Amino acid sequence: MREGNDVKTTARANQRHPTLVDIAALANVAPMTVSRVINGSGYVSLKMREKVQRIIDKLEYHPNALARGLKSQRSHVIGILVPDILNPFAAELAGSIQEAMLVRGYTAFLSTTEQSTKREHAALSAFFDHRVAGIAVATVETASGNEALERFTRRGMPIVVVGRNAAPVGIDRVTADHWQGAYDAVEHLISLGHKRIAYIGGSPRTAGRLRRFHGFLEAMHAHGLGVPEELIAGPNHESGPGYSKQADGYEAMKRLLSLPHPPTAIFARNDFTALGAMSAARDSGVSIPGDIAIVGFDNVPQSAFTTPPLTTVAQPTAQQGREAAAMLLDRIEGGADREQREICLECQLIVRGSTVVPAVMPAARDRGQAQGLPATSDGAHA
Amino acid sequence: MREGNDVKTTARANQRHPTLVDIAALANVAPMTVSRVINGSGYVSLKMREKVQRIIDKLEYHPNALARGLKSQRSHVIGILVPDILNPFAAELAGSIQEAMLVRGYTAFLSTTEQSTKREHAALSAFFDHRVAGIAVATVETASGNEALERFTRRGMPIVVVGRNAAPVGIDRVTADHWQGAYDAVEHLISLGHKRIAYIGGSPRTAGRLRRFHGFLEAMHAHGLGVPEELIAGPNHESGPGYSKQADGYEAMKRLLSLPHPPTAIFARNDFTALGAMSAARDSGVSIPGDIAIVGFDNVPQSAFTTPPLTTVAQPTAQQGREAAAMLLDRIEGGADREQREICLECQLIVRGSTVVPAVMPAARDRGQAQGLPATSDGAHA
DNA sequence: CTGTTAGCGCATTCAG
DNA sequence: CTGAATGCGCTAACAG
Repeated sequence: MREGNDVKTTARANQRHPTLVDIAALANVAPMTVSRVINGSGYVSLKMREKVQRIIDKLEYHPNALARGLKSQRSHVIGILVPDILNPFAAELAGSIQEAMLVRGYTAFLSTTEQSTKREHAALSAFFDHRVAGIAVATVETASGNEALERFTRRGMPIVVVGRNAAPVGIDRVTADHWQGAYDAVEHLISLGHKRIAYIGGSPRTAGRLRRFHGFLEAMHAHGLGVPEELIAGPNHESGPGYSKQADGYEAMKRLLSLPHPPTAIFARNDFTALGAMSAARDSGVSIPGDIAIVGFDNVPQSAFTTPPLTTVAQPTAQQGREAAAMLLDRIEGGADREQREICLECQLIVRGSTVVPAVMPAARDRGQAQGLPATSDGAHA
Repeated sequence: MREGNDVKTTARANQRHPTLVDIAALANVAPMTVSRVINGSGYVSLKMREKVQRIIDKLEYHPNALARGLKSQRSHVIGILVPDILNPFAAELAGSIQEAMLVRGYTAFLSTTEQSTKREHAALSAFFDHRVAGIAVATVETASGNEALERFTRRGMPIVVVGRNAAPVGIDRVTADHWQGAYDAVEHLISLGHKRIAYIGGSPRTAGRLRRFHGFLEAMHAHGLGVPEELIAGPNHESGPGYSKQADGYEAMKRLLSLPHPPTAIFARNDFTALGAMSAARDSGVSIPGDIAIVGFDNVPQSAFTTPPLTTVAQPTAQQGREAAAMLLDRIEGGADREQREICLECQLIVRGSTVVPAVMPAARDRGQAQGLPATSDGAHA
């Protein structure tokens, strides 16, 4: 009888994936013992443990996570949903969440929406269907997205949203104070004597959705400065839910510079928009910061390497990721129905050469880590 | 008896995830019928189908992918492994693979190695343990990585590697001809009269691993030009397996410019390195392309927006993704043990202002789609 | 310390 | 066209 088993299971194992039962048969133990060895749970004698482990190694046995998850009703995978993988904020955020979860024994699977609500729905459903332990969502708010998030939350799925103005009911949220960051940036420009400051990255109609735009507006008002509509420049309808790119910044800047009474400073919605604006300025023979000052937002790696380096607002991206991971873990491992939690971190203005001419040697000094270069890689595949 | 069932299952459904059995009980049909409705397989009368579907919708039933996969021994998820989410090549590649798989009914989960072999191993194992239908790998070659790939391949896991010089035995591969791209770029520089051309992005010791470096070298030799060691500039030991960033390009360029007999042209290992080199040149008061010409590699979005715009080599990233997806699908849906397949696509030189001064109006003209701007987004989160 | 029993949620197979 | 039985691979809960 033992013979029969051995022969049969050995044959099977050679064909495809060996199972826990195969291991057990080869080791002449019960499947449960093998399970204990794998999970390091319960008591197994050292001798037996080694014997089993040897067979596991030899067969290159990989536990079937599907079966495990089905039986145990939990998984050690979390899902991360980001809008766009090319987005440095999303990239760094995902990296830090992944990092934080990894040390707690969780794997992270990433999915992107590519600015499509249909894909967003598909991605969230895929996570849910696979019964991930939790989901971190860094996409821009949409009605259908929120609906799905609330539905999953009702089903007990731990979820945290990052970078949003508001979270659906019952969902944890972590964000940074873009309003304050924008306010600081604009005050910086005003302190330099600028009065006519333009916003690039949205139309008067669309810009209002961003807190950083409100920070811009309110800083202007607080100093008695107005913002005529002609100084709000950018694409009228957004490409997908919430983006602005270099080309948008380029176009917007060109338009602003052709104004009878152009602005003396620019507050750009993000660094890419700002970079596009810088290109446009140089192509038009307008000097930075001499003729026009520019401030960006996000502190992307290349912002430190433009000429001149770009003044920008840095948000604590990695920290947001860590906080999000902590909230998620907290819900996963216990507090499924604790109160909703929210956290808002501070942004920091990073002054570089696009607003002020440094006293001496702009170059080297502005590129140090201390000056706020993001910690993540900006390398390219090679 | 029917009563009892209804009550019991309804209660369960309200608590957590409703199951197929719950639906069946509510619809007074066999579980199998519900399964048929969900999968659209087999014959179910229209009336019954509608009745069941109504209950599915009402309970917001989501089939458990774990159970499905366990039973059916296959999954509709593929894994994509990339080195670094901030890497534009990886980002665009992942997007196009995802896109191609989506229309064929597969979901893609992404994982990153963050330049750690340990993480690479963990990510691959996670994919394997979850019995994904296939894996696309775009990481740089490592011994331990290859070992894992071969092991999984032996187990029947469909795998395709992208962007590598060579694939482990039995594994499909898609890549672009970096050698030719580099060769073309260098010939372009030589045709402009340059003879003293430097390579930035690696040391004499490390550069040899890249095909683009060999393309550089051989183009030089083919034209009777030598490459002294002092003209190969870059970090000596790489940060992680295979990267080079703006800071590296900056440092390397500074060093080259301080040479007694500096080069008149630069071939940079990738665009980020090239951008760093451009910054260094400008900080040193060296004009581009007047004093020194620069060529990059990869055609990242911002390369079109530098001043001057960067001449670079574009690889057909999206197409590589589509080819990779096609190979993967082919193996998944049938040819598990067909012959190993390899495909190599062509690169294309994109000439911009960092090597030649355009005849008229550099700006607008160099930014059109026709000039090779990548199709993917370069937007930033906002 | 080890083994036995039972079943997670679903789809394949075979009967009606 | 519909249903019943069976088991995917694993582990919780109990025995020994």
